[in-house]
Amino acid sequence: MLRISRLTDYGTLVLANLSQQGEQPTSATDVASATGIAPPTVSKLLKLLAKAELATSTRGAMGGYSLARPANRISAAEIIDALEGPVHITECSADDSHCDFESICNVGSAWQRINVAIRRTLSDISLSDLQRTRAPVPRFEFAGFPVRVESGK
Amino acid sequence: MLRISRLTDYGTLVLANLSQQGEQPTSATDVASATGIAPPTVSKLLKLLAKAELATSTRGAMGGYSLARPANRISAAEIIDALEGPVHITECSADDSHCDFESICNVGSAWQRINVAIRRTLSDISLSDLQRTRAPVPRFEFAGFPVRVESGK
DNA sequence: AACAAATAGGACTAAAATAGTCCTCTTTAG
DNA sequence: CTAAAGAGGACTATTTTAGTCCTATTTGTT
Repeated sequence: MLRISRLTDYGTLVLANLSQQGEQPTSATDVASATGIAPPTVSKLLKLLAKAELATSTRGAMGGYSLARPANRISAAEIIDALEGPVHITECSADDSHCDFESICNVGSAWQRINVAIRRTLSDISLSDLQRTRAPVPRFEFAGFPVRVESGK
Repeated sequence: MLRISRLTDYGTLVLANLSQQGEQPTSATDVASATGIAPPTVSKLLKLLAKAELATSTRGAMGGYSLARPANRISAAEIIDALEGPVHITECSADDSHCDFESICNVGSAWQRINVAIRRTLSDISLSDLQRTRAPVPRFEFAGFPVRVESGK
């Protein structure tokens, strides 16, 4: 369904919450009560986010989590990667995959290109953008054919 | 994982095959042997595609399926809708959903906007584009902020 | 040193979505 | 009349996703 999983949605909420807390570490429990997400789930999310280096953790009493970087330097793509693994829009865009009909299948690679394009866009959207309640609708644009590929960026 | 399901991938293959056959109806069995996809699966796909009016069916002996429209007038978004239902990037972008933390949740709507944007782009990509083996990478562009917000729609 | 508040890591269960198959009914060309 | 097709839906199995819990480790506080 081309959907973001619920955990990713929650994870974004969690990160947004950390972002509001500023520098000092916030415990998983506190994030849970602030967001209304079940504590064990928040804990799981924060572990994943910490492993992906989007959040830093401080162990021990008075410990907790905080953002590893300012919110405008955390991208939507990174959040998805952290919580769902790398984006594979179809099976056969996975590295090691292969099927017996590659000679026939002239379609597979198209979804892969779309995958790449979506992913690239998601890299340009930051956590701050996601937090901005009244941010405008982003404009994804399908440029068609005479496309310049990644000029400066 | 933001992925297209395998059935959608197969479905695209199936449509591409119909497109190659031209006007005359092709049976599900024939499509199955041409693509290498299991016959019952092809049959299921074609039923769904017919119901969504992307393919037309002819019943009875010598019947089969053919494209309802030229390949350049069938969009990637329509294919996904036909095979996976409407795109909901998160739970709460579904119409009837609601959660108890809407007051806190300032993030949900952002994923929804991204959803809308991706969807709009997918509407501009046609089956012909998907078939074009050497088509360039489409360019999804995040326009950032001074974006016009859904003027007409 | 002891204790309590935290995270780390992983095992485990439950629920839901996805994939795939099969059966019966209807339509239609020959 | 028969055989080749699609229509429709029931059903099963598999995989993913969500969510919980347990044990070990770290560290500030008294």
